[in-house]
Amino acid sequence: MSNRPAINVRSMDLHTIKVACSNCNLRELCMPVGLSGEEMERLDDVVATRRKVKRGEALFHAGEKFESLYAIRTGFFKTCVTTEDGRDQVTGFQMAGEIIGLDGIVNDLHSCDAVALEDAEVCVMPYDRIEDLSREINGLQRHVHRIMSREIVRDQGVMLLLGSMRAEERLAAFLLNLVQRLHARGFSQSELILRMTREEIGSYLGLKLETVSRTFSRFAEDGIVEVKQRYVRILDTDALTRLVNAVQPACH
Amino acid sequence: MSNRPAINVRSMDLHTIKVACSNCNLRELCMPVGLSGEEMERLDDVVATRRKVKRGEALFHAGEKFESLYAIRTGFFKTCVTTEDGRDQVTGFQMAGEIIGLDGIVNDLHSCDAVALEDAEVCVMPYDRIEDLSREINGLQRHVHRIMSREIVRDQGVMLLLGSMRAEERLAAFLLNLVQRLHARGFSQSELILRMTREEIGSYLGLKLETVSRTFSRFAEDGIVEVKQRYVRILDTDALTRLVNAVQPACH
DNA sequence: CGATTCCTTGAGGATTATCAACCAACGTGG
DNA sequence: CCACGTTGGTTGATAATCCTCAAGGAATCG
Repeated sequence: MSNRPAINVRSMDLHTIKVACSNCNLRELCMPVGLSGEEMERLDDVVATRRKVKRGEALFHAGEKFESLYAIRTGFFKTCVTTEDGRDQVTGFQMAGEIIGLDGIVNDLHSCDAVALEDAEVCVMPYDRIEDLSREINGLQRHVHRIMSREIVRDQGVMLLLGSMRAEERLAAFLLNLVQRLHARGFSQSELILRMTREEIGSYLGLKLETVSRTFSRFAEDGIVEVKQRYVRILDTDALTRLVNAVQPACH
Repeated sequence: MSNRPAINVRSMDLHTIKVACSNCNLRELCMPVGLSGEEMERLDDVVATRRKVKRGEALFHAGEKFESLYAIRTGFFKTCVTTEDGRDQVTGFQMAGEIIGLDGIVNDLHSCDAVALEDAEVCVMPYDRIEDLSREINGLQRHVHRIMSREIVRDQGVMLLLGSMRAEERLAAFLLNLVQRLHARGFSQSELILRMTREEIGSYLGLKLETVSRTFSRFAEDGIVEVKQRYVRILDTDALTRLVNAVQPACH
């Protein structure tokens, strides 16, 4: 690995082929969006290492020094802030192609935990190198800004959810958001396996786990979904949409 | 104004002196943080125009094309997302030195309204120019990233508040946050004039205005604050801190 | 296969929302 | 300058939603 030829590496090293952004099937969702072939190869050099995270383990903890952003290759994460008295608030769920760690930039410290909800693998992107490269590649700069802005807009949506929606509306919004993101990754629009517990869903939605469970049951009674533990099949997307639409930001 | 000499402008034009970041008393809080004198002058060229916004008017609306970030010079803003059925969720309150408009970057459209709660003036920073300049000035690049990251961390805090705090805790957190930010701007640590209505506070905190009002009254009964309409005097900061501390993110 | 974790459901209680009335402050125009 | 309309704030009574406590059962993991 250490003394491989400097050019045309990718065609000579099968392992490296797998690692490169240019060959990653997530490239349309992930960091390299909008980059040319040559630019993507430069990004490949930045995304040097990978890291596996076992289910239940943390990719990083609040308070740890911030050094890298992470692109999720496989697996599923939650981010959460833990309070001094032990409550903990899930601030988001992340899946393949999404970027975590942006919270660390302000203070050079992570401000939340990122925990794998299933065995996962992430691409490690040292932040210094991302900074350097995004000064040279306009498309990367734009994309980094967009990713951060997207996170801000997503957070606005969560505030709306937490601030002004009732339990049913929250769960409907949550389910629709999940399937929509899964669908963008080639999964079903109507079936999904929840990677998180009722308690984690509840924490994210500002509800207790019992309320989440009851709301699932009510949806099932009403024929809106079929629920068997972690398995969820959406039978009536429109019904969920109706619940949510009323409170969704007006599209101008 | 149009045919002034190209060099040494600032020393020749009193109006321009007032406009420059380099002479702004907010420069330690605002966009130019950490820039050298020369770098700041280059930023001055970007921050070309100002805009006054009257109380009640919007700096921008959700759905409008995104073109600039705005630095608040004077005045006080709220940002809010309006839902299709007319509910609206206040997502934040912004004061002098803070930057608004970051939500617009993802889709080149603003995703929320920014409304002045008192007569205000902002510095208009065309986003294209900020992008260009931050490729050349490392300190500016870092700072832009930090501002966005700070917003993300702030949002995490709001989620924690909305997701797991009770009315008293929410209002305590809100008050402490406000005075702390005002104090950083040279105002009192214990006295403040609220720029927003009970309804706007309630929207931000996920409470109804009556609940906000009642909670203020309870704080007043308990001798924690003195409240007379928009005027608030904090009598017992520790009591507020105790209410909030338990649920604040653990500092590692 | 046993132990643990996770999920469901019920009963009762707490917090916050809703509805309503009244009061205070502010600003405008006569 | 005062009257009046409007907006904003307070407080009470009642209702709805969600939480808490509790117990039983299902699924999962080592």
